Order: sequence, then C-alpha cells, then structure tokens
Amino acid sequence: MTQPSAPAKAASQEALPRQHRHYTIGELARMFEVTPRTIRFYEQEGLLAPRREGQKRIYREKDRVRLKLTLRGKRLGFSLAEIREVVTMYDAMPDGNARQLWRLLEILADKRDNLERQLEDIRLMRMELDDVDHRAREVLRSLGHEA
Amino acid sequence: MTQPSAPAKAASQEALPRQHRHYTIGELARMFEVTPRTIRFYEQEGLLAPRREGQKRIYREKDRVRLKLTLRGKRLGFSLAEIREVVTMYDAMPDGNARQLWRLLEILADKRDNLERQLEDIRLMRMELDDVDHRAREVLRSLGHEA
DNA sequence: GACGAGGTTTACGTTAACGTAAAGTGCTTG
DNA sequence: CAAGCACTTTACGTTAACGTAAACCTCGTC
Repeated sequence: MTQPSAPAKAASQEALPRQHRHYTIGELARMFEVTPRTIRFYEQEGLLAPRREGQKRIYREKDRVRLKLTLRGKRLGFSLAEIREVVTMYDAMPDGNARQLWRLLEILADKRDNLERQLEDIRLMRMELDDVDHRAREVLRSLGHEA
Repeated sequence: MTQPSAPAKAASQEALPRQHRHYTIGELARMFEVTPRTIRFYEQEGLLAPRREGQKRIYREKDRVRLKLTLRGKRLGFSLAEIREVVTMYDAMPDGNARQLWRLLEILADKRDNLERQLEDIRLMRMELDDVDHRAREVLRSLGHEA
C-alpha cells in the first residue's frame, strides 16, 4: 500500500538517500520501539515474510510498511488476526478470484464502520475528559492553587 | 459525568419515564450486550460498586454510566487499569488533596494525547482502506463484474 | 412442593500477545 | 583465539480479560 504506482518524475536526479533497500531485525525494532521478539512473533502469525540471507532475516521496504501498518492497527485496538485478514488478502489481490475480492470488500466496509464508531467514541470521551478536567481545576482554585 | 448540574426547568411536569432508578445485573448485561460475568468482573476490578439488596446486586444510574464509560474506553483500546485510574480519581475529587488533583490532570492530558494520536491513526488507516478498496474494485471490473 | 428463571460464590480454564531464558551460529576486533 | 555483539531456534512463563462449570439460594407459579 502507498507504493507509488507510476514513476511521475523518472528523469529526476535520484539524489535522495535512496531507500535503504533492507533492514535487519534490530534496526526495525529500534525504528518502531518494539523488541525483535515482537517482530518474529508477527512473522510467525503470518503478518511478515522477510527474505533469508543464510540464517538471518532480511527486511525490505515492503516489510517495513507492513510492520508500520500492523502497529497502527494495534494502536487502534485491532487484533493481529483482523490485521492479517486485510493485509494478506491485499497481497492475494492481483490473482484473487472474484469471491475473494468481494469478501475483501466486505471486510473493508466492516473495518471502516469500526473506525467511524471509534471517531464517535473519541468525540464523546474527549468531552468527558474535558469535563473532568474543568471540575478538577475548579476544585484546585477553591483550594487556593492557581491552575 | 454528564449529570445535569442545575435543574434548569424545575417547574416542568416531570412526565418523563423517570430514570428507572435501578437495574439488575441481567438488565444491564442485555443493555450493553455483555455477560453478567463481565459486569461482576468489572466490580471485582474496582470499576463498579453496586448496592446490595440482600444477596443481589442493585445497580443505579451512576453505575450504568460508569459501565458505559468503561465499555467505551475498552473499544478505544484502554485497559481496565487505565480506565479505573480515571474513574476512581474522579470520584475521589471533591475531598481530594491537591497532589491527587494535579496527578489527575496529568493523567487526563495523557489520555487526551492518546486520543489525538488515535485520530491521526484513524485518518491514515481510512486512506489505506480506501486505497485497497479502489484497487479491489478495479480488479473486479477488469474481471467483468460490475461493482 | 417441584420447578424454572433469575441471581450468587468459588474456582479452574482459555486466548492473545508477547516476555524471558537457554543454548547455539557467525563475524570482526583486540 | 578469545571475547563480544547481533542474530538464530526452542520452549516455557506471564498477564489481561474474561469463559465455563459446579453447587447453591430465592422467588413466583403451576
């Protein structure tokens, strides 16, 4: 996802740091502030599939993106199973049969509904937090402390 | 929270269904689509503290609100411990000492930061879901199915 | 008075998502 | 070549948030 689909500026200078191409597990772990164990676990759960160079895992740009998406999903409360459901189907898309694709669309609609409900939940919880905040500050003022 | 602080229309007819006053555990469970076990567990974790009438638990309006807030927090990925941290401090507010109140303000700011990040996460994930959706529909069209 | 529908406690079971420890491999550096 | 560092596999441990089962009250009612 989010990969540029067409080389818009093919004639540019290419002076950019040029995507590192690949990362070790430790590098990725530091980038995202997780442990290597977590990354290996995600692989075991079918969310990542790095190349091997001998024994060692080699992660490429695509893997990094997948990890990023996975962690974002987690922050939003999705389970690894749910995340895998979308991520793997996405990869199976090009050769996917129609039934699979329709299923994918269903899942996507589902997730989006989920997000919409979360937006509403956030809105409500914000109001409540603000409310508690105001009350706390008032009590503090009544105690003589300036907030 | 969300309790009306002043009786704006004190002279009204009071013809409303008049807050049920109390609920059984089964009623609450059905209202929020959880099991009684869940509600008892939340009590055990210090999130609820219903009255007892003999052996039976009696939940009042306040308890219902707390349960609602708790479940909302859960949907947003907060742990029961985090939720308790806010909810119980809120109750301890009136007689709370200054240090506790400042601590509460800290926690609130923390939660709000959390929510802001979630908003951004939702925005990004929405875009990605839309992206995948579009691609899937294109593949479907290329297969001759009208989406 | 048997019974079913609700409630209760106690306690062990389960799942997800890792943590942690042990033991081994491979490189490069003093 | 010993030491250290980063990686590997295997496997058991842990925590949160309940599920599930057993065994028990206590009503209203048939």
